[in-house]
Amino acid sequence: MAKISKVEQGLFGPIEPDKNVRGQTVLSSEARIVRVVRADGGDNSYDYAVPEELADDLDLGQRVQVPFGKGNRWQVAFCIEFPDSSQFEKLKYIHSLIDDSPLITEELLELAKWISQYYCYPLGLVLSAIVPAAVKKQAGMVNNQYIIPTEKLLNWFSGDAEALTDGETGKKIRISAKGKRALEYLKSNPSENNEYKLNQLVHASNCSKPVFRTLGKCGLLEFVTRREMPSDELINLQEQSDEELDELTPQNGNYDSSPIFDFDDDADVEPDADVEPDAEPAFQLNEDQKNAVAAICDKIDNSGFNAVLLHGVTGSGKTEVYMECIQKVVDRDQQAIVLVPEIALTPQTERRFIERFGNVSVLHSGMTGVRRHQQWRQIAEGKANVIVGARSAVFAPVPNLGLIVVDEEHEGSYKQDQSPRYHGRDVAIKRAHQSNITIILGSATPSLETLTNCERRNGFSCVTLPRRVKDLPMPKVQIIDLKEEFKQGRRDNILSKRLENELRACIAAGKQAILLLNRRGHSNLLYCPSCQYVHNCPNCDVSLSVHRRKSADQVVGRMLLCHHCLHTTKVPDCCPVCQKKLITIGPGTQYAEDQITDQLNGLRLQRVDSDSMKPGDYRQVLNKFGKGEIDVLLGTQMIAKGLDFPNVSLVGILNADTALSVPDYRSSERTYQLISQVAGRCGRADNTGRVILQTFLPDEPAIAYAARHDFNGFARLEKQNRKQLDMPPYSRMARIIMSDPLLQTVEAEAQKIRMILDQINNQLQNKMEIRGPMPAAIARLEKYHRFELIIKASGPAPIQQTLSMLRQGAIENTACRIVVDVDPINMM
DNA sequence: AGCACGCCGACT
DNA sequence: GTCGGCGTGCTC
Repeated sequence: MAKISKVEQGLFGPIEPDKNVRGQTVLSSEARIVRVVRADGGDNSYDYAVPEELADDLDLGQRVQVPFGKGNRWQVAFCIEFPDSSQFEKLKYIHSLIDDSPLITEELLELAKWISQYYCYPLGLVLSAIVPAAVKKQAGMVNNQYIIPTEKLLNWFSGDAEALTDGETGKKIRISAKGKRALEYLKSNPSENNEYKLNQLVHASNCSKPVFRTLGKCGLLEFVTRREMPSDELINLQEQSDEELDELTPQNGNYDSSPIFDFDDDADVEPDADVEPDAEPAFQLNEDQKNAVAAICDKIDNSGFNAVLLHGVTGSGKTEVYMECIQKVVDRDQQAIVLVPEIALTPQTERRFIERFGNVSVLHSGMTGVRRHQQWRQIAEGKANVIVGARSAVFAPVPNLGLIVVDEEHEGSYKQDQSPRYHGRDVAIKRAHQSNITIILGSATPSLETLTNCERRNGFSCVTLPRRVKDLPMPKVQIIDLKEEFKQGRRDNILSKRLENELRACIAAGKQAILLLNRRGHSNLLYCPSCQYVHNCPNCDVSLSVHRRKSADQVVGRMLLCHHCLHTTKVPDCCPVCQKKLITIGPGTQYAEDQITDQLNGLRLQRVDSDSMKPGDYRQVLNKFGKGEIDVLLGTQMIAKGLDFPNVSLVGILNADTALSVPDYRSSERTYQLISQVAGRCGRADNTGRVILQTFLPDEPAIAYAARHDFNGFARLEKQNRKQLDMPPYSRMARIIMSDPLLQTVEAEAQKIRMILDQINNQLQNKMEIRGPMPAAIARLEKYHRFELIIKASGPAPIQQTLSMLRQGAIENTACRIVVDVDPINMM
């Protein structure tokens, strides 16, 4: 194509700007203007002219294709604004719209702008991240052909014999025998909207496609093609056939929304029975719950932004409270979004919402692209009352949001660990704020951030559920000091004498148990007691974990595995330095599994961790556990959340200290949360619940308070600590992580960034504390050396300012990888 | 990705 | 002077 950079002179004056010529420009003063950001990043926005014929269909949040750069190559961009004027004299035209309706509502666009600002990440990339990939790809959309009988044909149907003449030549249209049969069929099967889906028609009329094509050429039928989402049934059929093909995972097909469990009185009902929402028996709320519902509904009625912390101990029935409140907004034809941590999104949770509300859209990680896309469209059309999902469900494009619920508000997994590094809870709070609605933050162990927000931020309040439902007591927690066990010669036992006895008694009584060991693999590291040698990863600055060899042929053996880069090697026979015998330190779930099944004969134990479970397997294991086919679940924190099995009467925490050794100012808080969570899994139906907590540090506050179920006591102490150390929530923090294969490069670049930060800090009256560059907690990861800088300030504003200045000035042209993490959760 | 612009050295 | 090499930065 000829490139035209200026308006060309024609024979009879200037040639009209042709919008169809790629890269043609127009004066901005004479054009309708749209501001866009590139979908593949960049901090700038660009102004383009909108061709007249696209003006009506173009909306904010729409994706468009634009000519970009000197070469006018195609770029995908999002429309973010319709400015009245542009600082640029000449503008290029937008080429076309990519989606027929915007992928992002105006509300979500505003939210994206905030995320871009707050988390220091280009708007175009934020928008790209908000829209699921399957939606952008239009996964599963098919081209459907329709035929529409023309006026002429309809006239003929109604008896006008003259209708079948060619308009131009006046000759009678000749129709083949097959064509007549097809017309006969159409005549005797009139359709409501005067259109037929071609494949259906071919099937029903027993006439082939070419027959209809010919009739189309005669002007009797009109053909239209539409890009559409197939019906639910078709998608189900498709997924079923996919599963049959997928021989490796024949069992994990429970991706539909059918409940797989039934724990009600009539537990014999077939698990896969009907999903239709039954007439749900009204929940019997207790006084506490009623009060909580009343208080929250009062906020909902007030309209306007309200954040309510629902602080309820484990087993206090928070979900019922959520549901009552959701009911209220659903009754007003509004939608509610419920965020849950990914691992807590069990079929049980799913089922409760589906039974209560019917039109529930559950977004879980195992969903196929097609399903995800379909759900997303249905949500956008307002067809789902309630959306339940993990972190990213906060971006559900509902038309009329009435309430957001963030369950387990304190959960660290709400923070995305890839860019944009947003916090699902905080984005949810922002969204509620923008939409002027109520948000419920539920937890048994609220984050210190939320607690302090309730103390000092406008619009925040707290409602408590201090008791368990049916007035059940909190399970009794017994602390076992592992130092004592060691003295008594049980050094190599993963179970203390006490826990072993309790476990035997529990199983003998026909009850079930949950054992938590928050460490994957066989053991943490391989160590030479003689020369202190530790086996480290060649790519990362961490020790290698010992794992059971994952082999199909069941050969018993071990390997060394890096949990970060997945590097594997053989376990050496002896120390490579001094040739002495090596020992393993820090037992993990695999070790525990071996030892416990050895010790307790015939015990039906299931290990649950990310090594033993594929996504679909977990659901099946929980199903079996619910049916009583498994006695003991032994696992990592996967099993600590959300499980509600009435027959569990014993919880064993094999090593409560694992999280405490992490060099992170939040490790104490995390330890309390984990203990409290898993302890809450037992004694949910009667008062037989018992928790055995094994630790080397029985006096550690997080452990001692957790054993007494004294959250307020722990929170008070931890708040004091944070205040003294000037750490969040009493300050705001951002982390800048820089990495490069070459140590010198990172060090030098990090020093440069430090200097720029110091300059910025100077301009901002030294409101910030800047630390580093220093080697990160994991100083080398996947062959990249890592350095970090930390910015701290009393509030978010200076950090915001600094980061945006840094981004403009330096981040883009830094010679090494650079990642900014605002409000970091994981300090590794 | 590709193109302009600018700085510097070699050569008419 | 002026031609061209390549490094740098911008794309409305």
